[in-house]
Amino acid sequence: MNYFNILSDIVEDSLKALGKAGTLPPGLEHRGVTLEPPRDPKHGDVATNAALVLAGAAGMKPRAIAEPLAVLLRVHPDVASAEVAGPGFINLTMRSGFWHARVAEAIAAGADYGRSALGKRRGAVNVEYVSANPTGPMHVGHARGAVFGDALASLLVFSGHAVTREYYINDAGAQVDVLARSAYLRYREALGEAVGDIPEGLYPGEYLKPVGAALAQEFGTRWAALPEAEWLPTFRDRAIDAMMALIREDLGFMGVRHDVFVSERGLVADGKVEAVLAQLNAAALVYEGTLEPPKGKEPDDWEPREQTLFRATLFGDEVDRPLRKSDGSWTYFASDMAYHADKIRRGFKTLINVWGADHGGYVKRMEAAVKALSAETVSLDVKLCQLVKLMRRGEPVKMSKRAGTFVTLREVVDEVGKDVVRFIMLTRRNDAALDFDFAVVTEESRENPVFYVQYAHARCSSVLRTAGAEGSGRDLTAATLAKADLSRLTHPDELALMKTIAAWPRTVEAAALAHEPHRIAFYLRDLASSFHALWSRGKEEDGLRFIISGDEPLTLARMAMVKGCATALAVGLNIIGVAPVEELR
RNA sequence: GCGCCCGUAGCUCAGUGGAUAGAGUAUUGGCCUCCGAAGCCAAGGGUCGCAGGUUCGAAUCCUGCCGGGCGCGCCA
Repeated sequence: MNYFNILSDIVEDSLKALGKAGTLPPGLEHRGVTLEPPRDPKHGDVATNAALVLAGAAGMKPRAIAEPLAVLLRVHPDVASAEVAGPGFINLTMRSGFWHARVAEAIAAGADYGRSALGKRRGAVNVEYVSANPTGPMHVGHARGAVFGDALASLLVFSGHAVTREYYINDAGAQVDVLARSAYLRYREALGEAVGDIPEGLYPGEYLKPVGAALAQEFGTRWAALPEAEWLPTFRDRAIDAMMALIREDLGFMGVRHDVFVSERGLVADGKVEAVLAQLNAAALVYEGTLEPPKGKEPDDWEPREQTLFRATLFGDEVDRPLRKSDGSWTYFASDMAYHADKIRRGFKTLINVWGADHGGYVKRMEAAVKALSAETVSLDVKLCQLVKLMRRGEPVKMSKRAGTFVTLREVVDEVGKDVVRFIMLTRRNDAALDFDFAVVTEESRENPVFYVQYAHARCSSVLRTAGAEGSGRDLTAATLAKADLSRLTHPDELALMKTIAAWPRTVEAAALAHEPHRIAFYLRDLASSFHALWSRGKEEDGLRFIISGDEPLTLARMAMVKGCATALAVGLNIIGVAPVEELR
C-alpha cells in the first residue's frame, strides 16, 4: 500500500483531535493538506504543509498550529520525530520499524506489489496507440508510440483500471488505393511481366512482392487484362490484410499487443459516419458554411467554398471543421468523429490517444469532437510522442526511403533487442525528443539504463542464489522472508534502500494518474542505484555485506531486504515490458 | 499571421505550488585477496530563456516578450 496514505491518516487524526480539543476552530476544512517527501533528506521522511494551509482559514499563525500538531504526532508509535521547520512545515521522521513493515509488505505482495484499486471507480479506459497506416512495415518512428501506449496500458491495468488496448486501422483513404495499385504491379510482376522501376506515386517496397506472388498464385491471370475498377477492391483488401499481418508481427517482436482493431472502412460501411452526422444535426452542431483562409499562410489555390462544418468553436477549437470533401466524400475528421462516437458508445469514460507530434494540430478539434459527442462526460487525453532521432556513435543515421536506408522497427529490434528498445523509449517524457544511439544502448555500463537496472536485478538474484545454496540450511522463500525480523537493519544506507522500495506504490499511482509511464523507468534507475550503492558499501565494510556467516538472523534480514528490492525491480520492469533477468549472459 | 509543445549544470535530461533545484555524462581524485569493479565514493560545475503577476511560498500556475520544434480548408 501507498505509505503516504498511512501517514495522511495519522496527520488527519491528529488534526481532528486538535479540533476536538478546541485548539483549532470547529468545522475547519482540511483541504489542501498534503504530505510530500522533502527534497533534502535531512528534513525527514515526509513533510506536511498542514499548518501553512490551515492558518488562513483558522485565523491563526502557522506555527501556532504546527507546534501542538507536532506534539500530537510525536505520540504515534511509528513516528520517531516531528519537527516544526521554516515557516510552519512539520517534518516527520519515521522509526525504522515503519520501513521494515513496508519491505515485508513488498515481499508478501510479490508480483502484486504496488497494485491498487485506483481506477476501480474511474470507469473503463480506452488506450489507442500505434495506428500506423496499413501501407507497409513499421519503422522506428512508430516504436515510441507503440511502447508508450503499451506501457501506459499496463500501468493503468496495474492501477485497477479496466483497459482496452486499441488500434485504429486507417484503411479508407486514397493511400490504400495506392497500396492496391502497388500490389497489382507486383502481381503482374509475379506473372512474369517485366515491370521495370516502380512508377512515382506507388509504394516501391520489396515487402509487396510476396503479396503480388500470393495473388498470382491464387488468381492466375484472371485480373491481368481487366480495368482497375474490377480488381481494385480485391487487391485493396488483400494488401491491407497482408500489411496488417506484417504490422502485427512487427509489434509482436516488441511484445506489443492490442485487444481491438477497428477498421475505418468498416465504420464508413456500417453507416457510422451518417449516424454521427445525424447526432450532430439533432444538436444543431452542423451547418453549411464557408471558412476564412488561414491568416498569414494562404494557400495559392484558395477558393471560398461552402462545406459541411462542425461547430468545433463551441468546444474550444479555433475554427469550425469540415466534415465533407468537395467531391462529397467524408473527410478523415468525419470518420474519426464516428470512431470516437463509437468508443463513447462502447462505454469508455476515459479515452487516451497516443499520436505522433506531427498530429499536434489535430488535438483541439478531436477534444472538441469528444466533448460534443459525449456531452462532456468523457475525457480525452491525447499524448503526443516526439520524434526519435536514430544515432550511431553520436552521428545521426541517415534515413531515406528512396536510397533504401530506411530503418524499420524490425531491424532495430533485431540489432539491440526488445528490452533495450522498450526501456530507452521510456527514458524521456513523451513530449521531449529522444536520441536513440545504437552504440550507447548496446553498451554495458551505467550509461545504458537498461543494462544498469537489469544488472541490479541480476545481482539481487545472485545474492539470493548464493545465500540459499544447497547446504546453507536457509529457507529463502517469499513466505519465510516476509515474516523475517528486520529490526537489525538500521544502517542509513539500508534505510535508504528500504525507503526507495517503499516508495514504489506511490510512484505507480502517480504515474498512472498523470498517464506518464516514463516515471516507472526513472524510478527503476533510482532503485537500482540505491541497491548498487549498498552493495558496494559491503566491499568497504564487512559488516554491511549481505551474507554474514555466523549471524543468521542478520543474514536473513538482509535477504529479506534484497528480496524486497528484487520484487520492486521485477514488478516495475514487467509493467514496462522489460524482462527482469536472473543473470546477465 | 495563428495554434500546440519545448527552453533547467559544458552535453543529454529528471523534477507531484514547498525549504540550500537533482541524476547521468564529461572533468578531477579515490575504491577490486572478499556476495558479479559490467560496480561504488568524493569534488567542482546553475541569473531554472527574459520581464511582470498570483501566493505565506513559483522551475512548476497566469500574462507579455525572446529562441527552437511541429502543425494550419478537399493528407491520413
